[in-house]
Amino acid sequence: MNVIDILHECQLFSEVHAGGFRRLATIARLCQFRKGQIIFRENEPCPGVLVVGQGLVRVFKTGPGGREHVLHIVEPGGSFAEVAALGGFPLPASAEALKKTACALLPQDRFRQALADDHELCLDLMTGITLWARRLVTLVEDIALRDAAGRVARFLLELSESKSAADGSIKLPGLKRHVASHLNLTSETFSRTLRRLIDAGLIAEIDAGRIRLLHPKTLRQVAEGLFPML
Amino acid sequence: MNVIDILHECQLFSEVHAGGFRRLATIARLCQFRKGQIIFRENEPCPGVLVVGQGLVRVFKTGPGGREHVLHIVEPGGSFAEVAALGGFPLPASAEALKKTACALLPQDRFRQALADDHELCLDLMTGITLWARRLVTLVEDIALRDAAGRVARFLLELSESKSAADGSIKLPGLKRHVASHLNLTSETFSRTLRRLIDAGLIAEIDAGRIRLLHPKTLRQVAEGLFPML
DNA sequence: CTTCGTCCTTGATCTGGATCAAGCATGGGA
DNA sequence: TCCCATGCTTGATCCAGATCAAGGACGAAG
Repeated sequence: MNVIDILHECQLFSEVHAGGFRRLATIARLCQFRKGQIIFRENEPCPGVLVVGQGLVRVFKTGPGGREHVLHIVEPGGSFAEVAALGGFPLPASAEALKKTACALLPQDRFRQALADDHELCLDLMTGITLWARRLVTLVEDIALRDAAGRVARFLLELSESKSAADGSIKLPGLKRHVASHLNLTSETFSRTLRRLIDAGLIAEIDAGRIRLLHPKTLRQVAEGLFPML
Repeated sequence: MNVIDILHECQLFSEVHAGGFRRLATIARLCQFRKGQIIFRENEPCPGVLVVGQGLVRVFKTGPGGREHVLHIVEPGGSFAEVAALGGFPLPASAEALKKTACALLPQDRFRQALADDHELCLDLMTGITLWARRLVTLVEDIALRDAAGRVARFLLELSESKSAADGSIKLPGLKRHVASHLNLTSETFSRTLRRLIDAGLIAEIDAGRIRLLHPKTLRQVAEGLFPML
């Protein structure tokens, strides 16, 4: 797998015109990380934009007392550190490879130079960034406004919209523990919440980490906060 | 107060070069809102970028069951709805004027056209957007990783860095209830937390809504989660 | 096959902050 | 001047979810 293939699969660059794309391809470097390797730590200077080609990456913030919160679980086709690269400030979070991972790195200085030279590229990436900001607003909404069942339900529905397999089942990205942290839950509460949804007949766990949504319509109501009254 | 003055005071546009600025000034319209008026509601199409000249605006998300969360309290010089305007999607949140408020509106279509025409303007705004994304990450960190005392302490420290008056005191933006909601607390808990900080001798409330930080160093430790052991 | 190390589940208990419920203070309007 | 509305504080109680504590399932290493 080479950097060209990786960039082709990346949503962030999917709208970039051919000339800009070629330029990005020339500045990209391939980076490999082994399972469990820390890719970078928060507060370090930003190395540039990273695009995942293979593997899985967890982006997380560490808070007082060593507590961690998973901001984003990045699958192939996704990217991370874009915001710090564009803004030119230190990394706001840390990243760890959860599997053997291959990424394309667009080094910060040459990436920003490309943006400064190419107006069209700049416009294309602007929308990519706004989408990312939107995800964050959704995350805040989730954490602040929904209870555990609502957060899990919304997460499952969102996954199924973007990544459902041929049989309609979905696969949780990474460990349950990390999904739980992304939703600001402990793994115990996440486990119990899945059980409640299974007992209510709304979902089924095919096998470890594979879930089928049996009743998406009701699940949508749960996401809107109506679970207690079922 | 006219739109030129408003745009001059705005951080988002502070780095924009003269030519781009003039163009923005020609497309801007002045909008007035009375106290309590809803400026827009979430899911509506985005009218464009709004820049506050006078008054105070509360940007909030409404969740299941009518619960609200304040994403941002915008003072003169600040802007809102930028992200939806740039991305061209429906508004992710609602906005309400908390006082009699004057804003400059840069209508969405002409604003985006200006960006498409002016590369330099595009670059200047890119960094503005990334700063906004950074604030959101901080908000997530706060809500997910800190307890009530930690959130309040960090909020006060942040305010004092950006807006402390001559005598070192700071003024809470808007009602305490809204500040509480921004920190994902009830007003009762916010009130009790301020009391605890006052009793511990870390802050003093000069008069309604004006606070002086007496011991910023210790306050910083509270923000890092060390309050319980005091 | 056995052992060890993860990860997940389930049960019991605890607790921070929400909720419910009074007061109290301020301030604008008749 | 006296209301009454609005916002803040404080106290009492409650509860969702965290924490603590045991297993159980599975895979990798020997």
